[in-house]
Order: sequence, then structure tokens, then C-alpha cells
Amino acid sequence: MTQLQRRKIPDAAIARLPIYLQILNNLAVTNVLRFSSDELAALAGVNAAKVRKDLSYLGSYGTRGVGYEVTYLIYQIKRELGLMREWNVVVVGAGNLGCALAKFDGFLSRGFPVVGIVDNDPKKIGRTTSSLTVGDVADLKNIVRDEKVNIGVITTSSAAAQSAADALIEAGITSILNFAPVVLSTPSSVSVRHVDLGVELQILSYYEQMRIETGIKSDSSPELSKVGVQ
Amino acid sequence: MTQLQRRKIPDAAIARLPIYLQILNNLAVTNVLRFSSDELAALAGVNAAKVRKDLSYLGSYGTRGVGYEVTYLIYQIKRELGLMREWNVVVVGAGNLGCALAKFDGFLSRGFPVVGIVDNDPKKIGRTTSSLTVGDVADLKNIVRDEKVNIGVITTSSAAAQSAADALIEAGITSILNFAPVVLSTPSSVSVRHVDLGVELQILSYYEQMRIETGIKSDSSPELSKVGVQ
DNA sequence: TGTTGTGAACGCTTTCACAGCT
DNA sequence: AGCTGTGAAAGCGTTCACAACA
Repeated sequence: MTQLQRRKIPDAAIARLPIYLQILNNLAVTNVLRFSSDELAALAGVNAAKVRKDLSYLGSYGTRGVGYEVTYLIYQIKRELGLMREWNVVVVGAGNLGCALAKFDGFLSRGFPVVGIVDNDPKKIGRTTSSLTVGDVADLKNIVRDEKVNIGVITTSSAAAQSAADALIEAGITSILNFAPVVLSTPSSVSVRHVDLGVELQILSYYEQMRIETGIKSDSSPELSKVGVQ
Repeated sequence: MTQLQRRKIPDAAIARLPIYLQILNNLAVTNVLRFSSDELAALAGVNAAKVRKDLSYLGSYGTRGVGYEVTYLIYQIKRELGLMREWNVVVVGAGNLGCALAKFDGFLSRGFPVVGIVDNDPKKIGRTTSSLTVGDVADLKNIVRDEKVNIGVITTSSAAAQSAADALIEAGITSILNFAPVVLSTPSSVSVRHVDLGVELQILSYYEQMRIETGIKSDSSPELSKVGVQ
């Protein structure tokens, strides 16, 4: 959760910067030059004080009485997040989800080209999906070296996920995005983000059940707040 | 973030219950009968005090000096999360990701059958993917009624996501899982969880960059902690 | 005048530490 | 003796409210 830091930015703020960035990119496309904390707050679904605090961690880049400059803030957020360069991604697990992610626009368009996809199933190795050929997980070390991979995405079955993680770490990868529904055991020098789609639905289920039990009509009734996104 | 409640369980604890459940289900499969907070903590990658607090919100279901019973705790967690029943899911957006999710085992196996998939692209409507035929988003209201849908999953482009959300809400859906990289504007009576794959990678990028700048060797060096999963 | 930047207050979450049971 | 359950303390994150300043 904490790391050695240049300037200490809270993890919670770091997690929101990509959302602000997304919104500012949209504003830039529509030629908006400036924004206030109020405006960004409304678009991001948070409150203005939070936006100001978050942006203040980057430095004092606003102008009192005026607001912030869109392009300058985009630059600062990208710099802070390490997005001035591309980060190459390898997908481990060439099932439906893995192949869909390998083709997924959202990765490349945000600076994360998928440069490889591997599996351990001989039936899948050699298949071509979009512009990639499925490689052998045994070659991971070479692929990571040759393609300068920085991030591994695990889309295997849960049974295979830990050994996928081990292979990535063995190959020198220190950033892992895991879609398998297991908690990976990794050294503390490796960053893991765990996206469990089942978990997301189960959390929704809890709040949905609560709405049913407390008898909220499915018509929009006020003053029950949105979960997620914080 | 807060809702009307039966017994107040903190949101942070709710978000961990599915992870415990996952682990306990694995223990049950291997015929483990009991566990201690220490054991579950190690498997979940959290500390034992947190496990005990989290489980205590469900009631006092442990035995001092002994531990907790696996099957009984599974039952209690499922009851609390609303998993004693199935929740039907409809996917909006029949692109690569949407089709992959519709086929995804992880949903059905955890009690979330995907009963429909829709799109607004006439070229996609009518196609068959796994056992489902892509429907017209204009029929969403009927599908939700006929198939008793509880949860909507949005896998459209970001441009179409807001109107997909509007259509779901119009059809009476109050739980949405959104994969499009936009912040949805929804009434507060609707629960939204936002999974932005680009955002996940950008957060990893920040910590990866920090490791590079602070000169951590890619060999496992101690005392930098894992991010995510909390 | 309008909006930022930020100490201080508040509230939520985690952790500690130990009393209470088995 | 061992492990749970839980008040109390500590740690974070959010929000308030206003001084600073263009």
C-alpha cells in the first residue's frame, strides 16, 4: 500500500488520477481550455474539495480565481502516473477473456500495447488472435526480454493463476493485473491488482438485496448513494 | 456508500467478504472442516484482526479456542451477501469483451447466469454467441421483464455507455457493472461498480515507475508492499 | 469577485491488546 | 492453552471552511 516515494501522494488519490485524466482528455478533444475544481468534480462524480486536494498533491498548478488549464494538468497527471512512455503488456491465458483483452482497444489507446499472449495448452499455442500468435508460457522469459514487457495480465483459470504469476515473476515482471478469482502469493516487491468479476457482482448483489429488503421501489428514489468509484 | 441497513456492516468489510467466501469454498472442496482467523488471514493476504472484525459483523459464529466452521461460515457469508439465490445478468454491448463475459464461467459458477446479451448494431443483432442470441438494445425492457434480470453489465464503447445505462435504468435495473471508461451519471438509487481496465494499468504504471526511479532491482527485494486487494 | 490551496475537524478503517470463553 | 470478539487507539481519507491571491 505504501511505497518509497518521491513526494508522498496517498494511494486513494493515485487511484482517482486516471479518472480525472480520462475526463480531461475528453475536455481537450472538445477544445475546452480551462476547468474549475467544481466542474471536474461534477464530471467525476466526487466533490470539489477532493478534486482540489488530489490535484494539489501534484503541485500548485491552478490559478486562484480562474481554475486549471486542461492541457497542462493532463501533462502533470501523465507525468506523475508514469504515462509519458508506453508500457508493454503480456497476457497469460489465451481463453475467451485473454483473447478479448489482447484485442481490447482500451489498452493500446491508453499507452499499454499488448505485445504478447501465451498459454500452456498445446492446442492453443500457435493460434492467431488479432495480430498476435499465442506463445508458449515456457518462453515467457524470452518474450519479456525481447519485447521489453513491463506488465503481466493473468487470465488463466484459477488453478493455473499462481503458476502464471510465478512464471511472470521469474521472468522479471513486477506489475501484475490478475483476473483469476484467487489471491496470488507474491513477494512484496511486486504490485498486484486483482480484478475479480465475480466479486464485483457479489458486492452489487449485497446492495441490491438490501434495496429489496428495505422495500425501495425500483423507480428512482432519492438519497441512497452510489457504491463503487468511491 | 451508505445504505439503509439491517445491521450496519462497513462497506470495506462487505468488499472483503466475497474474497473470504472464495477461499472458504476452496477449503470446503478439500474437506477442511475448521479454520482460525490466522489461517484465513494468511490465505487472503490480510491480517488476523481484520478477519475477526469482518466475520464478527455477521454475528458471533466462531468458537473461542477452536475457530470457525467452514460450511457454517460459507452459509452465513452467502446469506449476508444475498447469494442464497441466483441473480440474472444481461450484457449490453456484444463486442469482444461483452461476448467473452457472456461466455465467462466465473459468472455462472458464482450464481450469476448471463441470460441475455444485446447491442444496438444491426450487424451484431441476431448473431449467436455460446448459447445466446444477441438481442436489440431497444428490447431491453422486455428482456429484463421476461428473463427477470437483476444486474446489467455495460461493455459498450465509452460513447454508448451512458445511453446503455439510461436504457438499463429505464428497464428497471438498479445494479450496474460498467466496463466502459466513463463515469456514468445515474440516480443515487442505482448501485454502480466501475471496472476500468485502463485505469488499473495506469495505477500499476505509477508504482512500476516509482520502483524504477527509486532503483529497486527486479529481483525480489523486501519491504515494499503489495498494492490493490488492500 | 471567484477559485485555489490547505490547516483543522471529522468519520471511517485498521490495528492493537486483552478480556472472555471453550 | 488457544482463539474469538471487541473496546480503545492509531492511522487514513474526506470534507469543511477560510485565508490567500489572481
